[in-house]
Amino acid sequence: MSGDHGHGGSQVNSGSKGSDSHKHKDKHKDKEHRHKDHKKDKEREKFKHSNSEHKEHSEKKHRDKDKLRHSDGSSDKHREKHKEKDKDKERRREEKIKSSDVDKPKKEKENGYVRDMSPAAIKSEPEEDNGFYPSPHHKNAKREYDDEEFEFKPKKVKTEHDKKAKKRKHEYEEDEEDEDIKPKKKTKDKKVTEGKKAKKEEEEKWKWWEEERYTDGSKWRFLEHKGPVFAPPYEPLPGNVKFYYDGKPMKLSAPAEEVATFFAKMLDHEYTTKDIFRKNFFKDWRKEMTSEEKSKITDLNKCNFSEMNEYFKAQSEARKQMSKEEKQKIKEENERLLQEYGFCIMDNHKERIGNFRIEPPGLFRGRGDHPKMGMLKRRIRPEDIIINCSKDSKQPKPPPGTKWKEVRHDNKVTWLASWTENIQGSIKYIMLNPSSRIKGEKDWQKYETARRLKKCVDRIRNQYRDDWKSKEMRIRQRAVALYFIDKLALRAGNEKEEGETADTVGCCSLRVEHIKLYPKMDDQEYVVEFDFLGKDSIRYYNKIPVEKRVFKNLQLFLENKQPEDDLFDRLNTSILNKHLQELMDGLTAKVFRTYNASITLQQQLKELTCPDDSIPAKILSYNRANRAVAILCNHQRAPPKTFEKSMQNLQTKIDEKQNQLSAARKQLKAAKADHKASHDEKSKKAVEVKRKAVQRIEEQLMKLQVQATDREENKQIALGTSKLNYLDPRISVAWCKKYGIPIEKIYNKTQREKFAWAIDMAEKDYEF
DNA sequence: GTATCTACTTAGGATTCTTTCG
DNA sequence: CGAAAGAATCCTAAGTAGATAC
Repeated sequence: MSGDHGHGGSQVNSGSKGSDSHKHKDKHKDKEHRHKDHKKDKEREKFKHSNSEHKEHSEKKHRDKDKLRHSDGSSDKHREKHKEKDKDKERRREEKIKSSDVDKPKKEKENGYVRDMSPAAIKSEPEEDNGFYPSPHHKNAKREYDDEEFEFKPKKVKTEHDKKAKKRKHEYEEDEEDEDIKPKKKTKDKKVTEGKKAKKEEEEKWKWWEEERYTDGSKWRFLEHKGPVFAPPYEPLPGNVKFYYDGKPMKLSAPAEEVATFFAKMLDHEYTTKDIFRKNFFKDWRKEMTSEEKSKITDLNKCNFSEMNEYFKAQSEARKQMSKEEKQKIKEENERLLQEYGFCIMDNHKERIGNFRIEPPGLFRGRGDHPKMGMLKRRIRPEDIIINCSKDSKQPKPPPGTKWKEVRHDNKVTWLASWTENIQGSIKYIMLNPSSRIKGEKDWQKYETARRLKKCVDRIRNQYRDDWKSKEMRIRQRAVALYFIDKLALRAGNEKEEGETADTVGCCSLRVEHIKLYPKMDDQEYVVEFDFLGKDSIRYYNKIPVEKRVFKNLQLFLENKQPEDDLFDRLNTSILNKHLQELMDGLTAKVFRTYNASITLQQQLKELTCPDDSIPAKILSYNRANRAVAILCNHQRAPPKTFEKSMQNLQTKIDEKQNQLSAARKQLKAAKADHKASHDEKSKKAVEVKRKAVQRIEEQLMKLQVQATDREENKQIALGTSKLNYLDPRISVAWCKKYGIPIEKIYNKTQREKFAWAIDMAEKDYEF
């Protein structure tokens, strides 16, 4: 064990933050390090849904200056308290678990199982509104899964013997399966001798979506796994690879050397030129040094890692050059690891784990202007890991000579293992793959919630428009914020701890400096210009005309404020979500993003798809619809490094094609002249042939040009995120069915696995 | 009401694998 | 066939949001 000294057990808050006692809402930061460098500057058109115009009325102003600000000099977070707190926490958790009915015998039917309908699970009475969904989720009852109740097919409780009704598949799902199942098979023929009531059950394809869901808030009955895979131990550098300090070679102790290699590996990365990164790295590196090293190495600028850097480059080059057999071997080893650790058994089914490897140690790479970039991410040991599994499972064994931090049996959560990370002190989890039942159900549910929003969005929109006129400042702020969230698909914008993360915002945390108001701009009135860094420090830039009333409200909110003050000083996400919850059961700010994304896709597909188009043309339309959503959601990417070049290549092809074309045209002309002169059949034919050639080349050229446009449009837009997280897959599936597009043209294998439920259940007439 | 903790979704970039091109 | 381009997958950071503590 090389890398990790000293950080003992209770790392809940050990080290790091010194920021503790200015927690109040006041935001006086030095503007200094506030996103100077917006890396992405392209303006983007926005998609708006049409809002019916409301008449303007004269505006009565409300003044509300007394903000919520105050300082409280919070003293309650002293470290001494932590131990007690921890104990307390533990006690509470234990109680919680106990009270859950994990162990209640009643639901375990010795052979297969039936999901429980415990008292807590009994559905509550249907509710007002459209009467469409049954249960308001009672505050104290766990959220139940019954949202989508009425959308579901009749449920059957399947036991796993139930050999699936494969036959019910629709044609192209069949296709899909054919080509899909093979790769799968190979990972499949392991016998699962699950300890439980299991049997071989190589579930051909388990249709969890046809089964009952838990309604008592529990996530599983049985859970067994082998624990995580740890990062390989540090391998010291060979003796001939040296580190130089101040020009002289210096042998480092193993711990110091390991951390040095983290830096050395990143030498080519821009990170290592950043001051904060270097500062943080150096500070943490010194912690790993022996006292001797510490006294010698005092200046990072005198450190020369280039030999180490060369070594690693050579290594990766060598890896590439390995022979087929060697590569094969590595592949097999990985496969073995995957088979052993990559799956778990949850409720009688073998499910793929999403991330069964523990994150290796390294240097923290925050995004944007992250104050902690370069800090050392320490090595995670078994002693840091909490294992979660069911009591009656075979517990995972820690590596020889080690212990888990804890083994618990909490079926109210979905994770298999967790640890506390040392940079932010947050908890990391090992969870299942998106194709798993537990993720899939949740995903499905998400879209059902969004569909419920569709049914009442008009009402909600009317309401917030009304609220723009409220006497109460907080209501107006809430209403304007909600308008932005709805219209612009902004994120909610939770507060963040200052100085702990990059300075980014969402709707509720927008500051005065992030918007500009233009009563008139060109031919438009009441234009708001947004310019801020959102999640992942991606810039959001947009100019958008808003309704007069919104504009007036914004002016009001801005009065007497400094640039660094909150725009919505009377609002936060918790207030907003509480309000939304009252408007619709299960409604939160993020549902608007899902809803607007999905509805936009559906509507764009309707608009853009020409039934007579060829398949590639239809797919182009699909991508355009997808792109509309990505633009709405501001999903950007850095233009690929090779972008310019690949564009050039394409352009070259286009040029060639153009030359071909003019050549062909010339020939056509010549042929025509020839024909005119001779008027014979032969020359007439020649003309036709040439004409055809020209036409064909024109088409090819067109295609290339479309491709170029498409690629250019996609330069800094990422389609994947919306496809994976915001677009109800049933819309895409239905579209494919309707137009006879093979589903693989839209979803790759992984995506098909994730969306198996949608592929199985959506028909061509599916409406979001 | 506010701060903190926890669990889980969403996100872009890095890395690896596969296909295409010369 | 090898390199380059492109697609898929991996990785893990950075959000949201609910629960709980204070």
